Amino acid sequence: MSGHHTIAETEKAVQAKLGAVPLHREQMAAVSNIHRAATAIRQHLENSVLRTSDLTWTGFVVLWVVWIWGEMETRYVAEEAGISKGTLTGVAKTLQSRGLLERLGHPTDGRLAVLRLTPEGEELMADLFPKFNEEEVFVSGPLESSEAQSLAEMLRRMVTHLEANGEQRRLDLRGDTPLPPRRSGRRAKHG
Amino acid sequence: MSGHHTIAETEKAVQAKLGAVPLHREQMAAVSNIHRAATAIRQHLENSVLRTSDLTWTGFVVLWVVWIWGEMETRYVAEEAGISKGTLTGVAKTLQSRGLLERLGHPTDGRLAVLRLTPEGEELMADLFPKFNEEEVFVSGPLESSEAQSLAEMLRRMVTHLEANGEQRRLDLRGDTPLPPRRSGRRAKHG
DNA sequence: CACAATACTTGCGGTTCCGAACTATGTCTG
DNA sequence: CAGACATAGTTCGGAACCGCAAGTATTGTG
Repeated sequence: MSGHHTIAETEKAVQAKLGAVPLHREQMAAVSNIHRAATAIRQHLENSVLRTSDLTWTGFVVLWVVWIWGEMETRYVAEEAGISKGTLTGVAKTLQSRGLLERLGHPTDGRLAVLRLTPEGEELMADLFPKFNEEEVFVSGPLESSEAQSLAEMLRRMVTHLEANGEQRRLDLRGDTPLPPRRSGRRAKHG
Repeated sequence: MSGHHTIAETEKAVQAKLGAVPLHREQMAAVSNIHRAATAIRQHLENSVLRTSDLTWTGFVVLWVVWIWGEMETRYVAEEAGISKGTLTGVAKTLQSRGLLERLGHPTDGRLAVLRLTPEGEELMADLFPKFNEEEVFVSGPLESSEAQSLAEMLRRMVTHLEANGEQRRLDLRGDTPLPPRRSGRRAKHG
């Protein structure tokens, strides 16, 4: 499990490779460590608490979001879970088939769909969440309480910043050249 | 793009839902914000710099790892990129088909394969990386230089901790009950 | 009532992803 | 040196995933 190279070694190799290139090391280290940490943590959680309930990461996140907020419209669930609506349709279907989630029509607006946990889903989350939280404590082991707070707060600022300014930034970046189409994806029907 | 709920609102909802349950909020906020930030940052980078070269996140990470380290055995590439070796086989195939990556056999040990960038791959990375780094600066905008350092350092500690102790922790957690098989995955040929 | 806007689903084409089974190669040991 | 074991990589099954286009249904609006 332990890597061939530690993060420190990687950062040194980057220094060697990019010694001549002007670049912003601190921000690079911060961003790449966010992803390293996210991957490592996710893998740990999947292979400890989630695996025993045969839940995928995404499945769990969706359940968690709905659990926290109670009934929730699907579009918001997708957004909170960080996945697309199309993906949510499939994931929700899987969770429904396991009897953990149910979908309801909206009483007044017929276009909306609302997700809610079934009693089984509630029970599962009530059982699972404490275990999940225990592992969050474990992975945060090397942080002081005040450090964990400060970490969370810095990340919160980054997310808020991206939510507020990311769209505009991307627009500015690509100027007037439209986004190139993806290599994959459905084609226009005809021409 | 901006969410229906801010992180602060979510944390409040959690408080309401879990008011009675004893839990460790700071660690929970830290961990969940790591994933929120990772998702938001990844989406921003995919839709700005990566999209224009039709690279996926994982494809880019693999190229990046090989670029930094030069020739590298596939098992280490997978580990550094945070993906399984099975996944790497497919990703490498894709990158090879685009002429960005090449694979070489190991001269003395016939089991090993080594990855290396093609000249086109080198060129692409030399062009792409500065742009990528610019966006890393953008997403880190709300952090002071010292904060970015401290953020990176805390995350580094978490990763190191998981690399050192994660395996044992998972073993302890599941005791003598073996890991249940995944719902998906290859089945034994016969019985 | 025509028409636009909204919300979700479906389907497509491609990628990614895991992990167990499988293949090939290397190494150890009696 | 043969058989056992170990290691590296590939294949494969099932699922997740995106972005987009198109389809369905519903709601809002002039």
